[in-house]
Amino acid sequence: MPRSTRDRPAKAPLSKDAIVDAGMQVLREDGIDAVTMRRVAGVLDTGAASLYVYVANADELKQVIFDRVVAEVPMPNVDAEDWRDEMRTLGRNTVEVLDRYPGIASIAIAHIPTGDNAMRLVNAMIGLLLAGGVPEASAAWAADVVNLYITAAAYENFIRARMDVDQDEEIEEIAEHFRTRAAAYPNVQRVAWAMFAGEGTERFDFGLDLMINGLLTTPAPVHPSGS
Amino acid sequence: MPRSTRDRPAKAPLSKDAIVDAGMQVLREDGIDAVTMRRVAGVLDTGAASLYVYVANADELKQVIFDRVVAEVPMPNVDAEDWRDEMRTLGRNTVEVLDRYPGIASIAIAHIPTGDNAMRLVNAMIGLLLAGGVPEASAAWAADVVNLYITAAAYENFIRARMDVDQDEEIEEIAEHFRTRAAAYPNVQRVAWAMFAGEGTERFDFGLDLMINGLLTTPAPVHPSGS
DNA sequence: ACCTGAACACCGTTCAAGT
DNA sequence: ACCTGAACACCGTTCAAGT
Repeated sequence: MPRSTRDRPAKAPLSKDAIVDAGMQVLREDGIDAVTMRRVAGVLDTGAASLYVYVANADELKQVIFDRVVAEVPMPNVDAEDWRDEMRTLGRNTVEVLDRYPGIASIAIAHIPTGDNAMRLVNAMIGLLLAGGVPEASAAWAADVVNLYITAAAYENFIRARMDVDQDEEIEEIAEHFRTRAAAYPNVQRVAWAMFAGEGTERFDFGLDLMINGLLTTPAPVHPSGS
Repeated sequence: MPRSTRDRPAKAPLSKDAIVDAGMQVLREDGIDAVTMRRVAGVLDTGAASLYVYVANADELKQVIFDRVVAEVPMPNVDAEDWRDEMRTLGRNTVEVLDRYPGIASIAIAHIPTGDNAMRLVNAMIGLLLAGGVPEASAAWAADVVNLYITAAAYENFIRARMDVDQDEEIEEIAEHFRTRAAAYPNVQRVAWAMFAGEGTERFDFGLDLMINGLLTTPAPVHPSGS
């Protein structure tokens, strides 16, 4: 038998799963922007064209990868004693998982997630709201809004982390802009002490609390087909 | 004199302003994804390399364009009788402006806006909150969260609009997925009647109300340097 | 100093040709 | 049916050469 088949593992057969696995690997290593058809194909020792047998296009691949990531978010307990606390935990857990995969949140921003894992999580979130006595219409819309907030927050974490790496350039420019023009933004200046204070999770929790607490005092949206 | 200098207007000299103008034109016509260095340079009858004299890179150009767009948002009246109503108007106005420039919201998601117009708007928003009696720390964080929400909402509008154009494909797939797997998502099914109901502005207002109302009942974040 | 064309190192996607 | 290399039509950015 020829050496080549023994020296390195035989090229595994292509499959959608294998492609997604390769994509996950690239994502973990170099972030979502590195997940290109060519790069993923490279991991599998083939050319980009070969992937199109299993995946419609680059976009579909990324959406499938996103749903794989969502699978790692622990399901909330719909029968929890304190539904608001459980909502906070769910939000925090989701951001935590998204933070492990650099830039993945951008996928959820670019396409409303419809994968099975994402759907099951939304289903659980709505269940939590309904169990808490939130009206159906409010629950539907609130789930939408909260998910928008969660993904936006996770993406902002990514941006901030990337900025910390590029540091010098951008951060110094912003600081400089602030110093020289502070007089033009008196209110910003007045609250500046709080602006960049606190942990990221603290700020995230505050935003989530705004929504959860708001649910208790915001009337359910009226709707033509609602009674 | 040679004809060529009379037949078509003489090539205007390059300048940062001219480049941004050209970028705005492309943005209006074909959306932010069409705003590439090559395309913008094409409008100005030159090559992409020429732009680098006035602009550091493609990213900077897009951020400047974003700030141009923000200039169109009407400034809120900080002395308004009802600050909550003024907040709602500000939010709605911002989304309205962003909606006029396809995909521009993605820029604000990818980089926290620091342009002069964006800063003046944030300054006004914080002023509105402070005038309403919101504590400094809450105002600082709430402005952050609300802006995150505004840009995310505007970007989702863009996504939805683009989906309506591509229609057939994606929308039918999602509907099919819903039909066949509805049993797996009972809560989603239960509130589905509300999910896609209502105007986009109605949903947006609801989310904004959640935050505004939440501000009245959410304690100001405690902070080490705060008293 | 400003402008340029050509080149480099990438993209996604298609397609004819192979197995 | 599956896989492939080459090609097409794009990107952003750099750089030597011109004015």
